[in-house]
Amino acid sequence: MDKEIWDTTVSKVSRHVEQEVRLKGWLYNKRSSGKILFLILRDGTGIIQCVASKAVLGDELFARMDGLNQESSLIIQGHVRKDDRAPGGYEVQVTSCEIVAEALPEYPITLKEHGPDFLLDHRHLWIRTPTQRSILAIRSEVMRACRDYLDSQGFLEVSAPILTPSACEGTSTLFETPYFGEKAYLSQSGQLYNEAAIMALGKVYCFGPAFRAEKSKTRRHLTEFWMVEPEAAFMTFEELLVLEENLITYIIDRVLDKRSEELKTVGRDPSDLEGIAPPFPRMTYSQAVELLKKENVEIEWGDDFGAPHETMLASLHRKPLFVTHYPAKAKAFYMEPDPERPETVLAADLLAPEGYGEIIGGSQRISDYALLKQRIEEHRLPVDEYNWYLDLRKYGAVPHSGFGLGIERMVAWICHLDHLREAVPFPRTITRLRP
RNA sequence: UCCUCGAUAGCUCAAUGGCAGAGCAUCCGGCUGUUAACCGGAGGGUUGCAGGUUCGAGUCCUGCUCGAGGAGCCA
Repeated sequence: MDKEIWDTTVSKVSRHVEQEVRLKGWLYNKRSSGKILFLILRDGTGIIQCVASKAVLGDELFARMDGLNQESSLIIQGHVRKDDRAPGGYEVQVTSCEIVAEALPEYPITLKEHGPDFLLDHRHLWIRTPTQRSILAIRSEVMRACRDYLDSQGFLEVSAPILTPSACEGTSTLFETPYFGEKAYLSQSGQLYNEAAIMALGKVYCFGPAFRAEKSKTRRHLTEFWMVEPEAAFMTFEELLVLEENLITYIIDRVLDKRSEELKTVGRDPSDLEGIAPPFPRMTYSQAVELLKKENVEIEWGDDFGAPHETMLASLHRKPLFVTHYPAKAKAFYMEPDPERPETVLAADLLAPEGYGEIIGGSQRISDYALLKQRIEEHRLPVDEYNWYLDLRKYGAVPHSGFGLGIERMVAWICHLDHLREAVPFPRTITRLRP
């Protein structure tokens, strides 16, 4: 009787020890020894060593496999064995092999080192490597965790528009695009639309790309990045911070649970992330300034923090750090003043450890019509474009809060990346629009 | 926009102002347990571009282009 053949994936191969399996994938590397051949196959779920011998396969098929180029696509059938000599502990003794498509020689991404510019020019191929695949798998897990957690807390996902009529904030540079005779801009945030949506749905979040035309040339900036932005009616500032702590903790726990293999592949020791749990340390802006002055860092009350300030403050803790109660002048127009000290606002930035900077910016929002209108005017924003936003304060205003979590910065921190551009499949920076 | 650094083989990098090199990749050959396999051989160059100094420039000088990461900026 014929043996049963299991169609499976590399990630599930350990369930099929001493069984016959069929794997579909690409040739990642190959080591040849004349009459025995080691084929390293990757299939999107992992990589595994396949052993081909001339005695089993015959001269003709063996020679064809021996001549395969890196990245050729294959369907390999074989017998799974546990073997300590194999990387990963399991290998497949090949019984037959279908060559789906032979790759051309001189695949650009070799197993040796490459420079960042070369790799980014070949990003469409670079993502096939184990490290990049793992980062993207972790990114997917982070995004799914955001949705799962917020859904479990009763939030509804609302899609905010990408094409918007004006600069929401008025301060940062936006990408402009023609729009049937007028100008439209790519969204830098869905927050204002979220504030409308919570008055209909209570608790919402939007999840999408955000765009900034700033000429930032640092490892912490992209021109196109992804944010999840929760917003909730009746949520106070204190409740906001608790939500942020819980979301971050949930994401970390999820990645530790589901993607520990990928964490190891990207070189992050999972134990670095264990113990990230509420409560997170907190510090007011004023306390932070005092602390920086004590360390002889040049800063005056009222100045916004730069990257070195953030890095120094965040390096005091293993957990992310809340910095709260910023001066109103240094922050966005819609933030609610602190009733006890109205020159400051009920805003909090969450700074990731290890120099990854601000992963969350959030605040309670102004709910008073007159004050909000005054702030819009003070910031010299076009009031007409904000009439709909002001309407929200006319018809049943409530205290409400929200925040934005930067997905790439979160992924970069979790994966211990040295640049945000590896945290997104196809990064967009000031100097890179392709591939 | 500013500061700093960089550009040499497909890739990663060497080369006191004096013959343009290595490893990997590619091609050919060898090897039955390899681990970024190894061993032998071959091909592969407008040294980013344009000028200048010099007997002689990859190397020194000037300008430009492109890139890097830091500042500024940044929900």
